[in-house]
Amino acid sequence: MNPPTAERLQTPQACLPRELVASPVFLLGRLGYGVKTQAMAAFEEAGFSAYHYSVLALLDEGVRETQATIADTLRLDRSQLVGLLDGLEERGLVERRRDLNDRRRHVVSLTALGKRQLAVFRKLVQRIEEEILAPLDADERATLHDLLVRLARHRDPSLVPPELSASA
Amino acid sequence: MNPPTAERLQTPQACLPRELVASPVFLLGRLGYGVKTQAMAAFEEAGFSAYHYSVLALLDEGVRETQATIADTLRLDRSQLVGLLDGLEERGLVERRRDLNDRRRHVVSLTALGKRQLAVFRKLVQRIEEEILAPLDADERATLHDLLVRLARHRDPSLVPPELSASA
DNA sequence: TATTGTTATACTCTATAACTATA
DNA sequence: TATAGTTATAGAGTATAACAATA
Repeated sequence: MNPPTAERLQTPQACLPRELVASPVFLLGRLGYGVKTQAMAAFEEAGFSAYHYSVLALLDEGVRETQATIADTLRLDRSQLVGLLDGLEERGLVERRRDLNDRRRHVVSLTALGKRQLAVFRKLVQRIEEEILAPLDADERATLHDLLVRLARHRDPSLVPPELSASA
Repeated sequence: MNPPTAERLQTPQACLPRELVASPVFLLGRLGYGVKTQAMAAFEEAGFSAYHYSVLALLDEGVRETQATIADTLRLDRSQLVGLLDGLEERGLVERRRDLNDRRRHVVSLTALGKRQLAVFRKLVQRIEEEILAPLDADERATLHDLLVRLARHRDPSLVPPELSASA
Protein backbone atom coordinates (compact mmCIF):
# COMPACT_ATOMS: atom_id res chain seq x y z
CA MET A 1 0.00 0.00 0.00
CA ASN A 2 0.98 3.62 -0.33
CA PRO A 3 2.30 5.42 2.71
CA PRO A 4 -0.65 6.74 4.72
CA THR A 5 -0.19 10.47 4.43
CA ALA A 6 3.16 11.48 5.80
CA GLU A 7 5.10 10.98 2.56
CA ARG A 8 2.73 13.00 0.46
CA LEU A 9 2.76 15.96 2.80
CA GLN A 10 6.48 16.51 2.87
CA THR A 11 7.06 16.30 -0.88
CA PRO A 12 6.88 19.83 -2.19
CA GLN A 13 7.13 19.04 -5.91
CA ALA A 14 4.16 16.69 -6.07
CA CYS A 15 2.57 18.61 -8.92
CA LEU A 16 1.76 16.89 -12.17
CA PRO A 17 3.79 17.14 -15.38
CA ARG A 18 3.25 20.48 -17.10
CA GLU A 19 2.55 18.68 -20.31
CA LEU A 20 -0.52 17.07 -18.80
CA VAL A 21 -1.79 20.05 -16.87
CA ALA A 22 -1.50 22.12 -20.04
CA SER A 23 -4.11 19.90 -21.66
CA PRO A 24 -7.74 20.89 -21.23
CA VAL A 25 -8.77 17.33 -21.95
CA PHE A 26 -6.54 15.91 -19.25
CA LEU A 27 -7.85 18.43 -16.74
CA LEU A 28 -11.39 17.71 -17.82
CA GLY A 29 -10.88 13.99 -17.29
CA ARG A 30 -9.21 14.30 -13.94
CA LEU A 31 -11.48 17.02 -12.62
CA GLY A 32 -14.55 15.21 -13.86
CA TYR A 33 -13.50 12.05 -12.13
CA GLY A 34 -12.75 13.81 -8.89
CA VAL A 35 -15.96 15.78 -8.96
CA LYS A 36 -18.02 12.70 -9.67
CA THR A 37 -16.34 10.80 -6.88
CA GLN A 38 -16.96 13.65 -4.46
CA ALA A 39 -20.63 13.86 -5.39
CA MET A 40 -21.10 10.11 -5.14
CA ALA A 41 -19.47 10.09 -1.72
CA ALA A 42 -21.74 12.87 -0.52
CA PHE A 43 -24.82 10.91 -1.57
CA GLU A 44 -23.41 7.73 -0.11
CA GLU A 45 -22.96 9.52 3.17
CA ALA A 46 -26.62 10.45 3.07
CA GLY A 47 -27.49 6.79 2.58
CA PHE A 48 -28.26 7.09 -1.11
CA SER A 49 -26.58 6.83 -4.46
CA ALA A 50 -26.24 9.77 -6.82
CA TYR A 51 -28.16 7.66 -9.32
CA HIS A 52 -31.13 7.73 -6.97
CA TYR A 53 -31.19 11.47 -7.36
CA SER A 54 -31.00 11.35 -11.14
CA VAL A 55 -33.91 8.93 -11.26
CA LEU A 56 -36.06 11.14 -9.05
CA ALA A 57 -35.09 14.21 -11.05
CA LEU A 58 -36.14 12.50 -14.25
CA LEU A 59 -39.45 11.33 -12.83
CA ASP A 60 -40.17 14.85 -11.61
CA GLU A 61 -40.10 16.17 -15.16
CA GLY A 62 -43.58 14.93 -15.73
CA VAL A 63 -43.66 12.11 -18.20
CA ARG A 64 -44.85 8.76 -16.91
CA GLU A 65 -41.79 6.65 -17.46
CA THR A 66 -41.29 2.96 -17.95
CA GLN A 67 -38.11 1.32 -16.71
CA ALA A 68 -36.66 0.92 -20.17
CA THR A 69 -37.04 4.60 -21.03
CA ILE A 70 -35.63 5.65 -17.67
CA ALA A 71 -32.58 3.48 -18.16
CA ASP A 72 -32.04 4.64 -21.72
CA THR A 73 -32.45 8.29 -20.84
CA LEU A 74 -30.02 8.15 -17.95
CA ARG A 75 -27.64 5.89 -19.88
CA LEU A 76 -27.91 3.20 -17.23
CA ASP A 77 -28.07 -0.49 -17.77
CA ARG A 78 -31.58 -1.79 -17.26
CA SER A 79 -30.42 -4.41 -14.81
CA GLN A 80 -28.64 -1.72 -12.86
CA LEU A 81 -31.80 0.33 -12.67
CA VAL A 82 -33.67 -2.52 -11.03
CA GLY A 83 -31.63 -2.28 -7.88
CA LEU A 84 -31.91 1.50 -7.80
CA LEU A 85 -35.68 1.34 -8.07
CA ASP A 86 -35.81 -1.37 -5.41
CA GLY A 87 -34.05 0.99 -3.05
CA LEU A 88 -36.32 3.89 -3.90
CA GLU A 89 -39.46 1.80 -3.65
CA GLU A 90 -38.50 0.30 -0.29
CA ARG A 91 -38.32 3.81 1.11
CA GLY A 92 -41.59 4.79 -0.50
CA LEU A 93 -40.06 7.37 -2.82
CA VAL A 94 -41.34 5.82 -6.05
CA GLU A 95 -44.10 3.44 -7.07
CA ARG A 96 -43.99 0.66 -9.60
CA ARG A 97 -47.29 -0.27 -11.18
CA ARG A 98 -48.01 -2.73 -13.95
CA ASP A 99 -48.93 -1.11 -17.23
CA LEU A 100 -52.45 -2.33 -17.94
CA ASN A 101 -51.98 -2.06 -21.70
CA ASP A 102 -48.80 -4.12 -21.68
CA ARG A 103 -48.47 -6.17 -18.57
CA ARG A 104 -44.75 -6.71 -19.11
CA ARG A 105 -44.09 -3.08 -18.37
CA HIS A 106 -43.79 -1.24 -15.11
CA VAL A 107 -44.85 2.37 -14.93
CA VAL A 108 -42.73 4.19 -12.40
CA SER A 109 -43.88 7.33 -10.67
CA LEU A 110 -42.79 9.69 -7.96
CA THR A 111 -44.63 9.64 -4.64
CA ALA A 112 -45.27 12.62 -2.39
CA LEU A 113 -42.48 11.40 -0.15
CA GLY A 114 -40.27 11.11 -3.20
CA LYS A 115 -40.92 14.74 -4.06
CA ARG A 116 -39.86 15.78 -0.59
CA GLN A 117 -36.71 13.68 -0.82
CA LEU A 118 -35.95 15.29 -4.15
CA ALA A 119 -36.03 18.67 -2.47
CA VAL A 120 -33.52 17.40 0.07
CA PHE A 121 -31.31 16.08 -2.72
CA ARG A 122 -31.42 19.45 -4.44
CA LYS A 123 -30.09 21.14 -1.35
CA LEU A 124 -27.32 18.60 -1.15
CA VAL A 125 -26.44 19.13 -4.80
CA GLN A 126 -26.44 22.88 -4.30
CA ARG A 127 -24.01 22.50 -1.43
CA ILE A 128 -21.70 20.31 -3.49
CA GLU A 129 -21.84 22.70 -6.44
CA GLU A 130 -21.01 25.64 -4.23
CA GLU A 131 -18.04 23.79 -2.85
CA ILE A 132 -16.69 22.82 -6.24
CA LEU A 133 -17.40 26.04 -8.09
CA ALA A 134 -16.31 28.28 -5.22
CA PRO A 135 -13.41 29.89 -7.12
CA LEU A 136 -15.68 31.09 -9.95
CA ASP A 137 -18.08 34.01 -9.94
CA ALA A 138 -21.53 33.85 -11.54
CA ASP A 139 -20.37 35.00 -14.97
CA GLU A 140 -17.55 32.52 -15.04
CA ARG A 141 -19.85 29.71 -14.00
CA ALA A 142 -22.18 30.56 -16.85
CA THR A 143 -19.25 30.61 -19.26
CA LEU A 144 -18.03 27.25 -18.02
CA HIS A 145 -21.50 25.80 -18.34
CA ASP A 146 -21.87 27.08 -21.87
CA LEU A 147 -18.53 25.63 -22.94
CA LEU A 148 -19.30 22.27 -21.35
CA VAL A 149 -22.73 22.10 -22.96
CA ARG A 150 -21.21 22.67 -26.35
CA LEU A 151 -18.61 19.96 -25.82
CA ALA A 152 -21.24 17.57 -24.49
CA ARG A 153 -23.56 18.23 -27.40
CA HIS A 154 -20.73 17.65 -29.83
CA ARG A 155 -20.12 14.22 -28.34
CA ASP A 156 -23.78 13.28 -28.19
CA PRO A 157 -26.33 15.68 -29.66
CA SER A 158 -29.26 13.83 -28.11
CA LEU A 159 -27.87 14.31 -24.63
CA VAL A 160 -28.59 17.97 -24.17
CA PRO A 161 -32.07 19.41 -24.72
CA PRO A 162 -31.91 21.94 -27.57
CA GLU A 163 -33.22 24.92 -25.64
CA LEU A 164 -30.36 24.70 -23.16
CA SER A 165 -27.81 26.61 -25.17
CA ALA A 166 -26.37 29.51 -23.21
CA SER A 167 -28.34 29.74 -20.01
CA ALA A 168 -27.35 29.66 -16.37
CA MET B 1 -28.61 -6.74 -21.45
CA ASN B 2 -29.75 -3.54 -23.06
CA PRO B 3 -31.08 -3.63 -26.60
CA PRO B 4 -28.13 -3.34 -28.99
CA THR B 5 -28.84 -0.04 -30.71
CA ALA B 6 -32.21 -0.13 -32.39
CA GLU B 7 -34.18 1.04 -29.37
CA ARG B 8 -32.00 4.01 -28.67
CA LEU B 9 -32.14 5.31 -32.22
CA GLN B 10 -35.87 5.53 -32.49
CA THR B 11 -36.44 7.30 -29.19
CA PRO B 12 -36.41 11.00 -29.94
CA GLN B 13 -36.66 12.25 -26.34
CA ALA B 14 -33.57 10.47 -25.07
CA CYS B 15 -32.10 13.67 -23.65
CA LEU B 16 -31.25 13.97 -19.99
CA PRO B 17 -33.32 15.77 -17.36
CA ARG B 18 -32.96 19.54 -17.65
CA GLU B 19 -32.21 19.73 -13.98
CA LEU B 20 -29.06 17.70 -14.46
CA VAL B 21 -27.90 19.27 -17.68
CA ALA B 22 -28.30 22.67 -16.08
CA SER B 23 -25.63 21.75 -13.56
CA PRO B 24 -22.02 22.50 -14.47
CA VAL B 25 -20.86 19.89 -12.01
CA PHE B 26 -23.01 17.18 -13.53
CA LEU B 27 -21.76 18.06 -17.00
CA LEU B 28 -18.22 18.14 -15.74
CA GLY B 29 -18.57 14.70 -14.25
CA ARG B 30 -20.22 13.13 -17.23
CA LEU B 31 -18.04 14.83 -19.80
CA GLY B 32 -14.91 14.07 -17.84
CA TYR B 33 -15.81 10.43 -17.63
CA GLY B 34 -16.58 10.19 -21.33
CA VAL B 35 -13.46 12.03 -22.33
CA LYS B 36 -11.29 9.88 -20.12
CA THR B 37 -12.86 6.71 -21.50
CA GLN B 38 -12.32 7.89 -25.04
CA ALA B 39 -8.67 8.72 -24.40
CA MET B 40 -8.05 5.40 -22.66
CA ALA B 41 -9.62 3.52 -25.54
CA ALA B 42 -7.44 5.36 -28.04
CA PHE B 43 -4.31 4.37 -26.15
CA GLU B 44 -5.56 0.84 -25.72
CA GLU B 45 -6.03 0.62 -29.45
CA ALA B 46 -2.41 1.62 -29.86
CA GLY B 47 -1.40 -1.21 -27.55
CA PHE B 48 -0.69 1.01 -24.56
CA SER B 49 -2.40 2.48 -21.55
CA ALA B 50 -2.92 6.20 -21.09
CA TYR B 51 -0.93 5.81 -17.89
CA HIS B 52 2.07 4.75 -19.95
CA TYR B 53 1.95 8.14 -21.57
CA SER B 54 1.73 10.01 -18.30
CA VAL B 55 4.73 8.13 -16.96
CA LEU B 56 6.83 8.94 -20.01
CA ALA B 57 5.69 12.56 -19.93
CA LEU B 58 6.78 12.84 -16.32
CA LEU B 59 10.15 11.24 -16.95
CA ASP B 60 10.74 13.62 -19.83
CA GLU B 61 10.56 16.61 -17.53
CA GLY B 62 14.10 16.03 -16.44
CA VAL B 63 14.25 14.92 -12.84
CA ARG B 64 15.60 11.45 -12.18
CA GLU B 65 12.62 9.82 -10.57
CA THR B 66 12.26 6.91 -8.20
CA GLN B 67 9.18 4.72 -8.34
CA ALA B 68 7.69 6.13 -5.19
CA THR B 69 7.92 9.72 -6.40
CA ILE B 70 6.51 8.79 -9.79
CA ALA B 71 3.54 7.08 -8.21
CA ASP B 72 2.92 9.91 -5.79
CA THR B 73 3.18 12.57 -8.46
CA LEU B 74 0.78 10.82 -10.81
CA ARG B 75 -1.51 9.82 -7.95
CA LEU B 76 -1.10 6.16 -8.80
CA ASP B 77 -0.79 3.29 -6.40
CA ARG B 78 2.79 2.07 -6.17
CA SER B 79 1.79 -1.48 -6.86
CA GLN B 80 -0.08 -0.30 -9.94
CA LEU B 81 2.99 1.48 -11.19
CA VAL B 82 5.01 -1.72 -11.09
CA GLY B 83 3.00 -3.27 -13.90
CA LEU B 84 3.10 -0.09 -15.95
CA LEU B 85 6.88 0.09 -15.69
CA ASP B 86 7.16 -3.60 -16.53
CA GLY B 87 5.34 -2.93 -19.77
CA LEU B 88 7.45 0.09 -20.60
CA GLU B 89 10.69 -1.68 -19.73
CA GLU B 90 9.85 -4.75 -21.81
CA ARG B 91 9.55 -2.53 -24.84
CA GLY B 92 12.74 -0.72 -24.01
CA LEU B 93 11.07 2.63 -23.37
CA VAL B 94 12.38 3.09 -19.84
CA GLU B 95 15.21 1.72 -17.74
CA ARG B 96 15.19 0.68 -14.11
CA ARG B 97 18.51 0.89 -12.30
CA ARG B 98 19.28 0.32 -8.66
CA ASP B 99 20.08 3.46 -6.76
CA LEU B 100 23.65 2.98 -5.52
CA ASN B 101 23.10 5.21 -2.50
CA ASP B 102 19.99 3.33 -1.39
CA ARG B 103 19.83 -0.10 -2.90
CA ARG B 104 16.12 -0.45 -2.13
CA ARG B 105 15.32 2.18 -4.69
CA HIS B 106 15.00 1.97 -8.43
CA VAL B 107 15.89 4.99 -10.50
CA VAL B 108 13.74 5.09 -13.60
CA SER B 109 14.79 6.90 -16.73
CA LEU B 110 13.61 7.43 -20.27
CA THR B 111 15.51 5.72 -23.08
CA ALA B 112 16.05 7.11 -26.58
CA LEU B 113 13.34 4.77 -27.81
CA GLY B 114 11.09 6.02 -25.04
CA LYS B 115 11.59 9.60 -26.21
CA ARG B 116 10.54 8.61 -29.69
CA GLN B 117 7.48 6.82 -28.36
CA LEU B 118 6.61 9.89 -26.38
CA ALA B 119 6.56 11.89 -29.60
CA VAL B 120 4.13 9.36 -31.05
CA PHE B 121 1.96 9.63 -27.96
CA ARG B 122 1.91 13.40 -28.27
CA LYS B 123 0.55 13.17 -31.77
CA LEU B 124 -2.12 10.78 -30.58
CA VAL B 125 -3.07 13.12 -27.75
CA GLN B 126 -3.21 16.03 -30.14
CA ARG B 127 -5.60 14.11 -32.35
CA ILE B 128 -7.84 13.23 -29.41
CA GLU B 129 -7.83 16.82 -28.18
CA GLU B 130 -8.74 18.12 -31.59
CA GLU B 131 -11.63 15.70 -31.75
CA ILE B 132 -12.98 16.61 -28.35
CA LEU B 133 -12.42 20.35 -28.47
CA ALA B 134 -13.58 20.71 -32.08
CA PRO B 135 -16.56 22.96 -31.28
CA LEU B 136 -14.37 25.54 -29.52
CA ASP B 137 -12.08 28.11 -31.09
CA ALA B 138 -8.66 28.95 -29.69
CA ASP B 139 -9.90 31.68 -27.35
CA GLU B 140 -12.62 29.51 -25.97
CA ARG B 141 -10.21 26.67 -25.39
CA ALA B 142 -7.95 28.98 -23.45
CA THR B 143 -10.91 30.18 -21.40
CA LEU B 144 -11.97 26.62 -20.66
CA HIS B 145 -8.46 25.70 -19.68
CA ASP B 146 -8.17 28.65 -17.36
CA LEU B 147 -11.46 27.85 -15.64
CA LEU B 148 -10.54 24.19 -15.23
CA VAL B 149 -7.13 25.03 -13.83
CA ARG B 150 -8.71 27.24 -11.22
CA LEU B 151 -11.18 24.56 -10.22
CA ALA B 152 -8.44 21.93 -10.12
CA ARG B 153 -6.17 24.12 -8.02
CA HIS B 154 -9.01 24.80 -5.62
CA ARG B 155 -9.46 21.06 -5.06
CA ASP B 156 -5.74 20.34 -4.75
CA PRO B 157 -3.34 23.25 -4.77
CA SER B 158 -0.33 20.99 -5.17
CA LEU B 159 -1.69 19.51 -8.38
CA VAL B 160 -1.10 22.42 -10.70
CA PRO B 161 2.30 24.07 -10.99
CA PRO B 162 1.99 27.71 -9.90
CA GLU B 163 3.20 29.29 -13.14
CA LEU B 164 0.37 27.69 -15.10
CA SER B 165 -2.25 30.26 -14.36
CA ALA B 166 -3.79 31.65 -17.53
CA SER B 167 -1.77 30.28 -20.39
CA ALA B 168 -2.68 28.22 -23.45
C1' DT C 1 11.66 -1.09 13.04
C1' DA C 2 10.68 1.37 8.78
C1' DT C 3 10.83 1.77 3.78
C1' DT C 4 11.21 0.28 -1.45
C1' DG C 5 9.58 -2.33 -4.76
C1' DT C 6 6.88 -6.43 -5.57
C1' DT C 7 3.34 -10.00 -5.49
C1' DA C 8 -0.97 -11.78 -3.96
C1' DT C 9 -5.66 -11.17 -2.36
C1' DA C 10 -10.17 -9.08 -1.88
C1' DC C 11 -13.62 -6.12 -3.26
C1' DT C 12 -16.36 -3.02 -6.06
C1' DC C 13 -18.40 -1.94 -10.47
C1' DT C 14 -20.06 -2.88 -14.47
C1' DA C 15 -20.92 -5.53 -18.57
C1' DT C 16 -22.91 -9.79 -20.18
C1' DA C 17 -25.68 -13.50 -20.08
C1' DA C 18 -29.56 -16.23 -18.63
C1' DC C 19 -34.44 -16.51 -17.00
C1' DT C 20 -39.83 -15.28 -16.46
C1' DA C 21 -43.80 -13.44 -17.88
C1' DT C 22 -45.98 -11.37 -21.15
C1' DA C 23 -46.76 -10.00 -26.05
C1' DT D 1 -40.23 -15.06 -31.84
C1' DA D 2 -39.36 -10.81 -29.42
C1' DT D 3 -39.59 -7.66 -25.43
C1' DA D 4 -39.75 -5.84 -20.22
C1' DG D 5 -38.14 -6.62 -16.12
C1' DT D 6 -35.31 -9.45 -13.16
C1' DT D 7 -31.59 -12.32 -11.44
C1' DA D 8 -27.11 -14.45 -11.78
C1' DT D 9 -22.48 -14.68 -13.50
C1' DA D 10 -18.07 -13.06 -15.09
C1' DG D 11 -14.50 -9.74 -15.99
C1' DA D 12 -11.99 -5.35 -15.35
C1' DG D 13 -10.19 -2.23 -12.34
C1' DT D 14 -8.73 -0.87 -7.92
C1' DA D 15 -7.80 -0.93 -3.09
C1' DT D 16 -5.72 -3.56 0.58
C1' DA D 17 -2.71 -6.63 2.51
C1' DA D 18 1.34 -9.51 2.78
C1' DC D 19 6.31 -10.18 1.44
C1' DA D 20 11.59 -9.90 0.52
C1' DA D 21 15.40 -6.90 0.38
C1' DT D 22 17.57 -3.10 2.27
C1' DA D 23 18.07 0.74 5.44
